[in-house]
Amino acid sequence: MTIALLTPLDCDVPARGGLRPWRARALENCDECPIRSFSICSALDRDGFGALQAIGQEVTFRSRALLFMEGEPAEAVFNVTAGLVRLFRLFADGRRQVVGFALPGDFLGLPPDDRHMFSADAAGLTTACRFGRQTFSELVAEHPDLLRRVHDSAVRALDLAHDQMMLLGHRRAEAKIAAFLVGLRERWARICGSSVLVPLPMGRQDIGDFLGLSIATVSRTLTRFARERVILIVPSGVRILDLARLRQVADG
Amino acid sequence: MTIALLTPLDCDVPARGGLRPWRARALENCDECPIRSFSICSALDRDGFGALQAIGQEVTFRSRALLFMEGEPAEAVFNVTAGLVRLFRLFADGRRQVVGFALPGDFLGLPPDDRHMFSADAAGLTTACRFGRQTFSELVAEHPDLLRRVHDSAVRALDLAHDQMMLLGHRRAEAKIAAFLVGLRERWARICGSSVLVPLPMGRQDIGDFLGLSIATVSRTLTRFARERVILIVPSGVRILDLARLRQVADG
DNA sequence: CGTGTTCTTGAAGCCGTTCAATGAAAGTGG
DNA sequence: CCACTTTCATTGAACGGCTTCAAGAACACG
Repeated sequence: MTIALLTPLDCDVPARGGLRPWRARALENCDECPIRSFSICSALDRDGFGALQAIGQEVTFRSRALLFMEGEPAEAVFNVTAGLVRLFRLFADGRRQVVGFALPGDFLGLPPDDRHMFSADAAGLTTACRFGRQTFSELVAEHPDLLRRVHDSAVRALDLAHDQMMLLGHRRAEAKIAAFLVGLRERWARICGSSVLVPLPMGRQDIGDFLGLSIATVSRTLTRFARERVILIVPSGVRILDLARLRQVADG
Repeated sequence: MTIALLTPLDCDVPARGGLRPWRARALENCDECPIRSFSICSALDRDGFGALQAIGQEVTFRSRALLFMEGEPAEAVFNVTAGLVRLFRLFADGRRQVVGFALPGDFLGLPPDDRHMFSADAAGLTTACRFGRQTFSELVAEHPDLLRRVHDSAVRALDLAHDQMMLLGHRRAEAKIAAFLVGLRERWARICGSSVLVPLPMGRQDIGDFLGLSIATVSRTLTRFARERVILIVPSGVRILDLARLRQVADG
């Protein structure tokens, strides 16, 4: 079995509706996407890799398939290798707060008290590398560097969460959307190389639940950006026409 | 030298203006506050403690004194032992987003890239245990459990950040304030034992910057809660009169 | 082709902000 | 100890951005 973490990243984020004519354009920069450099695996030496191969398992998730649920015992950790994962919490009244999106290379799991602290499901076809928690812990015991890497991953997530808190607390709708697009573009760029095409496998509702906006406002704001020629709305994504302007609005 | 981490926690959070007649009441449950149980030090065996004693240093901060600044090289890590620390980021236009408050027992520092990811300053008289980064790293190398503890601390911070995102994104002002008070009460309770008196060493502006509200709304909402006999506003804090009701408002 | 879901767009209403004035408390220097 | 200054908290009035409600359009899927 090939370990997903070692294979080149498949950046082909599928459109919600399946293949489309313009899809080839969206993926122009994604031919070569070595994931190893930013995955936790690079902390492992050759022996570590061998151990990882023995316990890692490539799994595929269809759209909306749950990786795990909040409160559930954490029996495994994941390293996303392709697609996009929604991380969210549910309110008592059924509404959601999307706390983040996990892109290829991102690490999920390993809560301190063995219970997942949020739910995660796939937004579109997604693959991940799954590690049994017990065996992963044993591997960590043998490779202290790995824990440091996982910790760094958590701190980076905390940093992103802080960015998000700045957005949620003190920005108006247009700045939220603009910052969201710019930020997502940069995250994709780190994976697939820089591109003005930003895939949005998640729906408008997801974006709204992430930014603390109603779906109406998300749609309206995107439409206005498109009218002002800042972006171009394409199926399952946007093409950024005026990045400088978008940054300006985001910092606004 | 006495190591602050080993001494009983002084829960005497000073009022911004110094001593006051009602202060004794506010601290009724704080006579005995052993901090060791929830500090990172409990991960260390006796030898580890010895090492910690050699490198730890008790430091005191006056109100508004900076522990460190965002972007600054991280030369030390801190374990708060008394008082309260504001964690914040600055916008380009000078406004702040308070990303959290560190209470006694909380761990600060150890970013992945050796640069602080937010600023931290004292809200009122605060003491902390300071560790040089280099020596702390060496200690971590000798005590793998310690890193796991630090990691857990980061994950807990991430969890709090997610809670905060839920508040910021999908709650109205009264729910934000109510949840803030309930949450802070529980954090104090873990330190000082349960009490209906919630010290608020930070100012209204800090609370507003934390919850994404204007200072006017913070003040108005607190006043309304007081009018409705849910809380009682006392200098540098509030006394919770109807906790059940407060929880109800917090949950929406 | 029909059905269900997602996205767009309009209109009305409300919550929170902004601006501004007043009041209260703390810090300072005489 | 008192007057002055500064900072912080409270409260009012008006404005505005976002939500809610609702209807229609576009799209996916059987």
